[in-house]
Amino acid sequence: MLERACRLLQSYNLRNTPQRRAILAILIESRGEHPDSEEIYRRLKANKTGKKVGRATVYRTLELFEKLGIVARLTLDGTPARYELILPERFVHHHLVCLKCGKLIELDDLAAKEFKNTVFRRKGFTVADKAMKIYGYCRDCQNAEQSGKSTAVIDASASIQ
Amino acid sequence: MLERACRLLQSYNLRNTPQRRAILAILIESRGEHPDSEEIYRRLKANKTGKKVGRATVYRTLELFEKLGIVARLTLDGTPARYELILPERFVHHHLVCLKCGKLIELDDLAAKEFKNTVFRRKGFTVADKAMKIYGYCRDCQNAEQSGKSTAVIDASASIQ
DNA sequence: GTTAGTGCAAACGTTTTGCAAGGTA
DNA sequence: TACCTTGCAAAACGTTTGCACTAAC
Repeated sequence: MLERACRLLQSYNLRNTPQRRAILAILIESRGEHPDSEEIYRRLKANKTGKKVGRATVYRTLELFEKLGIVARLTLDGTPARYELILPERFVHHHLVCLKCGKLIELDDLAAKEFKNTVFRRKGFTVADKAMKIYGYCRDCQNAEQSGKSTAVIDASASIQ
Repeated sequence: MLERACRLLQSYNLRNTPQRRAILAILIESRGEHPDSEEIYRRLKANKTGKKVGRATVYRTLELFEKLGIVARLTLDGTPARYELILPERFVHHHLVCLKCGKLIELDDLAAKEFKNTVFRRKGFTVADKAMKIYGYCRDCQNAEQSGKSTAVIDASASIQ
């Protein structure tokens, strides 16, 4: 992973700086957690051994990594963007996003493939490999959601006020 | 639609103000366009016959309508939220979101149903009726996307600089 | 008259940008 | 040496909030 990134940087005359290495290291060690920019920044600061890193650099680096195809940016509603490594061996990253707890669950490609074909057939729309996000409720939150469903209108009135 | 909204407001002791009526009217006349808050605000200002409406009121009204189930809020990446009426007769609103031109295409429920079942079977994840968003490339943008696909890395280097 | 709703402006949190200083190749 | 990259601070952006005023019921 690290070597792959180094090669990519080199091939574009981009510099292999300690900041970029540190951010990549955090992305590697937090695989599956989908940290946001603030979380990455926090971890950089916690890491006393490394150089000082500014918030702007975090954003600029993540943007760069995204362009290089090293990192995927995930956005969910109005919340801060979250980032994850793109693993070369498993290119497709569909996500199930829990509307209650915000958890991201990765969906295997197989289930998606058939659906993508259907969408293409019906609408001429090509589903992007890395960008499919499905909103709903995860197993853990499901009971709560179902009991809340029938009282949705009452919930609305409760939150007004 | 208007009557339905009036009844909803009444039933919660919420007031039927000219601002709320104006915003609802815009949502009705812009069906299928998915305007964002700024676009709604702009149309309100353009409408000289109506009262003056502040930005905050637009946000507060849209939030209220969302809670009442009149309006659905759509968020796409880092772009401003977009809004659409929820039509009672067609409750489900899956969207195909074009990553290139930003167009939203509504996906009929049938194609989605089967996929939802698969997801539930495999992951115990319940896909929310109103919140499924599928990213990809619409028919119109597709040729451009395909020719760009193979040169993705070059594109990245081009936008660096 | 009561209370919900409004406009304004200021605050908010995330992200982007300008710029001079610093570090990599 | 060249110029990419950084940190800082300030700005930008969409959105939310506090408050005194207004208007619906």
